[in-house]
Amino acid sequence: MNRMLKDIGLKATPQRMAILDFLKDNTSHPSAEEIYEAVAKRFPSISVATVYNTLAALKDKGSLLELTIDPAKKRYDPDTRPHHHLICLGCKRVSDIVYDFVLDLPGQVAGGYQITGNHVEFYGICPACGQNKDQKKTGQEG
Amino acid sequence: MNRMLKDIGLKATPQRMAILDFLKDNTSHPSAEEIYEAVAKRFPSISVATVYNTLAALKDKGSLLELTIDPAKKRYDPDTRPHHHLICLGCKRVSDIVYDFVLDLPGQVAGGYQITGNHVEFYGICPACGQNKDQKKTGQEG
DNA sequence: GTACGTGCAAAGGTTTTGCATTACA
DNA sequence: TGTAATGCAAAACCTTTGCACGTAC
Repeated sequence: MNRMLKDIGLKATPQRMAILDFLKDNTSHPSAEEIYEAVAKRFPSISVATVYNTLAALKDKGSLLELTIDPAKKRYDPDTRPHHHLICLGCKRVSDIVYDFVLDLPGQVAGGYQITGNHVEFYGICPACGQNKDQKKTGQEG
Repeated sequence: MNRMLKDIGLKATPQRMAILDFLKDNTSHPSAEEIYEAVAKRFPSISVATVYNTLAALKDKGSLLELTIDPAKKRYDPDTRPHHHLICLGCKRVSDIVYDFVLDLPGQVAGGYQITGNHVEFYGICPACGQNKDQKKTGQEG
């Protein structure tokens, strides 16, 4: 943690190390508040401002992805490798999809844009919600 | 407009017709505030609450998509047919991509989810921003 | 020692809500 | 006429910001 922070040009404070520690190998795509709650358990004096500051700094350095997949709030993903997401329309759980898709746009369709990346969101019902038959909407932009 | 609203089970009020009129064939993916500003020009007495109520009602009826592609606010898309989006990392403009991709997930990758839909976001630089050389970040979740 | 980071509280932006009034059907 | 919709204002969220104090390097 200590080294990682210095490597990307940030000072290694205990608060930042606690945040990184919580995010390491975390695949739950937590929100800022969830990160704050979790870190505050072991570090009660930490403030939300510090959490937001740290998340912004990590994102700036390319060490954290800010996911825009939840209409209510931003979610964060410490896995910065290109990958996609699967969102349960029932419980809103977000799972990682590590699978390569061919997503080439014909020049005509790209409309003169210089394409630099992509991200696929899949919508569905997770096994747990499928059993509960709590299914609601389906389709795009759940 | 009048008929369309009744068809989906909503009362045809002038406010709603003005909102629908603005959204019809609109491909700018406007935010609630942009819709409010536009409609208020011709209908000064309309309130933001009515705009939000109407957008929620239309979304509920499946006649409007709520896009979660802008971290700052929700954007709306009157085109409810499945399609994808191309986002300019420079000016944040959102363009429609009408192109069919094969996005089948092997059962193993889908992890027991029942997949019901998908949505692809492409990131890039639009022609206008490319000329201005204002390019900033690239990649996922711009 | 100095620049950077922290914590608190206040403020900003978006969206929701309560409630009295209005108007569609 | 009855139910649904409107409009206003207040409030609820999430996130950002200003500033004095603290601390990593």
